[in-house]
Amino acid sequence: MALSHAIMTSLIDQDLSGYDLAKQFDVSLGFFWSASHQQIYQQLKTLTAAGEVSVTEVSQSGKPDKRVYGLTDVGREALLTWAEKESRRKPARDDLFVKLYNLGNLKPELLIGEVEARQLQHQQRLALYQRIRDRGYAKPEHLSDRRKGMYLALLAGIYQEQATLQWCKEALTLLQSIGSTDAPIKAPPTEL
Amino acid sequence: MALSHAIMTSLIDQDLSGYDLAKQFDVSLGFFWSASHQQIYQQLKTLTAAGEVSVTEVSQSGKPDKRVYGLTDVGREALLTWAEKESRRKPARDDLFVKLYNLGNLKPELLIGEVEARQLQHQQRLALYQRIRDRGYAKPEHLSDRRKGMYLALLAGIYQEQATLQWCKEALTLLQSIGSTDAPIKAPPTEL
DNA sequence: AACAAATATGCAACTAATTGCATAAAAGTC
DNA sequence: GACTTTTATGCAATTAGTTGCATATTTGTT
Repeated sequence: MALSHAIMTSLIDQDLSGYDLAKQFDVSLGFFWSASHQQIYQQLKTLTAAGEVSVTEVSQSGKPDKRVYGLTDVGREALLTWAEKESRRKPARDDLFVKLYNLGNLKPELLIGEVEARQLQHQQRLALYQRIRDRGYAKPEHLSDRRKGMYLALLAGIYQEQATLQWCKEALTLLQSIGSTDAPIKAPPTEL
Repeated sequence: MALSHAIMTSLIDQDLSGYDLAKQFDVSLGFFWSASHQQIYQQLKTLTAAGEVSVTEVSQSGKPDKRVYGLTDVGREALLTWAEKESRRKPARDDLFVKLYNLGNLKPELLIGEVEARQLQHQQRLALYQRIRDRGYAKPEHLSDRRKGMYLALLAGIYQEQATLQWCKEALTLLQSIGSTDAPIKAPPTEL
């Protein structure tokens, strides 16, 4: 399972509680490997049982106690072993495209709305990525190796968002050129 | 569950056996919503129980018998209802990027190899998409609505692949500029 | 004083997806 | 004749992920 490795990756150079891990996921690694807090807590239990992370109970004044996790040597070892294995491309699964295959039976307005919603999401995400880049990755050649890796992930995100936005724009043009006809009818069989 | 809707989408204008569905997924809808044959067979059972698809046993000479599935009116209805609901963006999960976060503790050659492998995959995929486009989607404005939708999905694929390839190129340049140093050392804590 | 939000962790039930088999018949190949 | 590939369908077990809920404290807001 790769979530465990994502968690361990977040613990490489800092100890974190489950709560903090979840928060960090939301603003960094989670862009590339998302996880909910439930998943994280469950995985932390498994990792602890396997001895790949260690726990320390920390009493806090003013806040509930927390359990802070740190990477053990076993964990670091496991992380390296995992990184050396060839990773495979994740199968794509995006239901927007499944819906597009249904365009013949849908009102185009419906898809237009969906694409516009996506467009907004991707604009916001791109802006966020660019903000992060400007703040901490302006001169990639001068970064540490670790941060070079993080920069490359960020750059991939930027390219993806830009490509998607370019597509949204073109998709909207084509979808709008259909528009207006209100009652969609069944088309004859076709193949890709 | 969206797999059921992907299957129903494949059955909109043709009846298919589980086997044929699986094959078709590999060359069309599966680019955007992938599924293994086990998943498809399981889902077909569920869909049949729900009355959304119907089955006909077909005896064949020269080949094993097969069970051909068709969309029922209930199924068509369910498909439309589903399409009208807002779809959400799938959470990203790509372990290549998790590995990049580990760059500080890995030999750069390792990631270089991975990125090169990806690059090849994406080149092949892009070539396939472009072949499909040239063969059947040369003049998008003149297509039926149904095929316009399929074209837009294909176009999204093309844009994604191009963006990824652009990234691979740039990533390799940066990774190669690190190269050579053989024993990676631990870097001080950083944040995104 | 009441209420919402942030901090902090977790269970239970369920759905979805993967992995590893197993079977069986026909067609093609060496 | 033995072997592989293609066609065709499925089970069982496991792992991964989602959804909905439950709990408890503190801090800030109205």
